[in-house]
Amino acid sequence: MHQDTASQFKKVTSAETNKIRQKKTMLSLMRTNGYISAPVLSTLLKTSLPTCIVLLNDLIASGYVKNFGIGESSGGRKPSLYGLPEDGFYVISCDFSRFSANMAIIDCYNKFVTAVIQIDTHMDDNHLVEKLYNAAKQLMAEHHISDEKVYGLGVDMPGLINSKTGINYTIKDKKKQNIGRDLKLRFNKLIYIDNDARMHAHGEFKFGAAKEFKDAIIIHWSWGLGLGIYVNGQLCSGKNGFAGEFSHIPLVDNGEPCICGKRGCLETIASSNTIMRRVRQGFSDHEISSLISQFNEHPENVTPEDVINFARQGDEFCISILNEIGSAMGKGLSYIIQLLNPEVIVLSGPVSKAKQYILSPIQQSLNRFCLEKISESTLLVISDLGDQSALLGTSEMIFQKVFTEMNFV
Amino acid sequence: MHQDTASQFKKVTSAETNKIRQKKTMLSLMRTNGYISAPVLSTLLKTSLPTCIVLLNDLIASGYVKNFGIGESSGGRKPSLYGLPEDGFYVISCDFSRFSANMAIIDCYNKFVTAVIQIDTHMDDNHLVEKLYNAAKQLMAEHHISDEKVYGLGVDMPGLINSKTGINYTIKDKKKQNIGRDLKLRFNKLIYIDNDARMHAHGEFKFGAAKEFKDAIIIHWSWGLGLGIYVNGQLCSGKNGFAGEFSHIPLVDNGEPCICGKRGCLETIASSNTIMRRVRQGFSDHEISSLISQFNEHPENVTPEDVINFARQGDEFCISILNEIGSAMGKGLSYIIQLLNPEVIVLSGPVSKAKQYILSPIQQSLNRFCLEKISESTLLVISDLGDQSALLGTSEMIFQKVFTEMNFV
DNA sequence: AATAGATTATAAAATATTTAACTATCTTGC
DNA sequence: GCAAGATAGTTAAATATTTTATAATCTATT
Repeated sequence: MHQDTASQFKKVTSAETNKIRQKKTMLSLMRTNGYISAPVLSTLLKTSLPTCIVLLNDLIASGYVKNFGIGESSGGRKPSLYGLPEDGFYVISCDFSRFSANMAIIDCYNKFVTAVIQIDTHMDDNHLVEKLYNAAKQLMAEHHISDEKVYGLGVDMPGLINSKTGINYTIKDKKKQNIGRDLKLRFNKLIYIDNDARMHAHGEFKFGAAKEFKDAIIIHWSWGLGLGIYVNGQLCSGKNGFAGEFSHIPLVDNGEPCICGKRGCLETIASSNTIMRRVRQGFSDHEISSLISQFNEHPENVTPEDVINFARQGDEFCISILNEIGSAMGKGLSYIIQLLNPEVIVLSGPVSKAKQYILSPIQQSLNRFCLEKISESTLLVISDLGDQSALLGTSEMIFQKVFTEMNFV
Repeated sequence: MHQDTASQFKKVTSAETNKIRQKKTMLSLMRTNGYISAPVLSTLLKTSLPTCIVLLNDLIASGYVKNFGIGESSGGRKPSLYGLPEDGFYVISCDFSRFSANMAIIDCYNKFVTAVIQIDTHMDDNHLVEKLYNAAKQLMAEHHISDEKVYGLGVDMPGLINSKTGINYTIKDKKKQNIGRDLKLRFNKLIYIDNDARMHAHGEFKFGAAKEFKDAIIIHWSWGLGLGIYVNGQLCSGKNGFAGEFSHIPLVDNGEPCICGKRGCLETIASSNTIMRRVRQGFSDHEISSLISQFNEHPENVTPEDVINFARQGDEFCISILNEIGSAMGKGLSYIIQLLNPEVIVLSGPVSKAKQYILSPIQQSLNRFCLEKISESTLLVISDLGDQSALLGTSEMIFQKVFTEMNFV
């Protein structure tokens, strides 16, 4: 008799669907572009000014949009500016490292509205979902953020993750791999899960050094080598979401053994692990170096950050280590440059803090291994974003999902 | 007084612009999907059936669309099917190799409506434009195709080409590099220029072994190693259109010198050049091989195709050559697989004709150099399209441009 | 063979959008 | 400081689209 149960009460017409689609694009535009005027929206939506204003008034009436006063003139009457209310939309962003997770609540203008709290958990934790849930509740309570204004939860973690299905194949217990489903059940909000390196990259791509570019490569340089690839402005995830496995491309024949089981991976000659291996070697070889003499009593206390700091102070031994891993990274990057011809390569993560001590050996490698015509136009820069790139990247992802999938009143 | 000269006579309203946009999508859908019914168009365009039919009748009246009779029922009244007239839209497609160019006219259903003719020219030819123009005129005259039904010209050629600007940086004479502009001046039609390897790939991606996939890698394996990369269904061209330089990634330290000036490029160990180098070595080493004995009088007559044929007949020497270049290619592909996690890798071009003699060494290399979790889901297949992949890829590109940029009556 | 259910097509009424005319407000140049 | 030109916002008439009702045509079931 009737098409579905819902249609008994209210029929959703196609004109209405179209209006909702347009309203969603409006909200998305306001989130990404900030305050925006009706005439600008009108041209962007390819709709007339009167209809545009009708839609805006609808959105204002239901509380999704606020009038933010008068803007600048471009040679005529000043326009009214519209935007999302600062306290209208929140998401929870959560960034896993190996032995803990960071969490914060972020508003639709990408501002942290809470401090970043640290949660004592890891991706194989039996109580992962419950710990995240409690931490989120605590954050919301402390900052008086009501549940219905939190539209989603974004989580990034290490491992091979399929962001479409929300499954992390690196979690050991198969029953706990479908973390997207488990979080959805507990939080009952939109959920987004992705790989940590990709989310670091996404933060840089949207808000950091790569924000002006469409074809970008972002390296998160730490114990592993995380890679985010952007082609035509889109994140490349690959068939199963495994794209970006830069760490384990084979660079050295019969090289050092790698944690992946193979030998001579880029990770064995260009990561923080390599730095530490060289430091250990330096101690046993009694290298002449202020780092070696200063940590002589406790060699196990040396960190990669120490090596970078001593290099900056002119320590030859430390500089030579950075030279070595920089050259290796440069060779790896030369493959990427010739395959993808990116506009920019951004180096982020702890090792990138070495700045010119790492940039110049990379550049030398690029000159050696790339066709000049291709490499000469590729920018190589150091990240200007802090450690919050992953939280920002993840919140950006979940916000995008929120504004495409949310249901309207 | 008036906004521009044209508006004196006819004002283009925004409602009209919108109609034109919808009509263009209709035509594009008909070209890519074939015959299509009004209700299907209506859902795809997100517009109501009555308006859809009004637009269709408009298009029929101006001759852009034809009613192709009644289609199959899906449980109700049979729909009318609409499509582009077979003789309504043509493009000229032109595929350059090193010492000649192929040309054919192709209709909007990707059918060759003329034979493929060969033009005696090359990319540095002083009379390139004139030769192409005369050949095109000849083809059109012979097959009675009127000029106004030919909507564009697509050309692919070797070299570093920026398809947005239509410039081929590999053409020696700087004045002749802007080939897009020169062809536009002579033909006065829409022009599309791109790199030959990418257009081979595009043919395979749209019509060949990769047509069902979104993330694909297509190798054109010949004297060089052409690469087409597809991410999220989009061709990756890179900043300057130089993406896909697979030939010159450095694989061997201090290896053989390469034509690019560097040493140890993949091209030096995995291309047809490598085959020929090994053959020459085989002659001087007096290898025991039926190929060596058969061509003993004229070693210079051996072609890579001969080596493949003798391998198929069981010649150990030839099989070992293919093994060698297959392993090298496999190592190169392992980089791509780990970086991009593609769904499928298609091997095309002359060397791919070696089928299993080349597939199995590649697969062995992949097992050795890739993380199993990533490589296990990547399909590795041989092209099923003939040598016309480039002509088809180029015509597809120029047709896409035609249907987005054409002006309506 | 008849009927119920499904899909396609058309026409007229209902609704929505655009256009065009007009008002309001601002910048710029004299 | 005023006029001319430009942009923003409002209103009502003109136009376009959608909805709804109805007819046409087909499949599948009894």
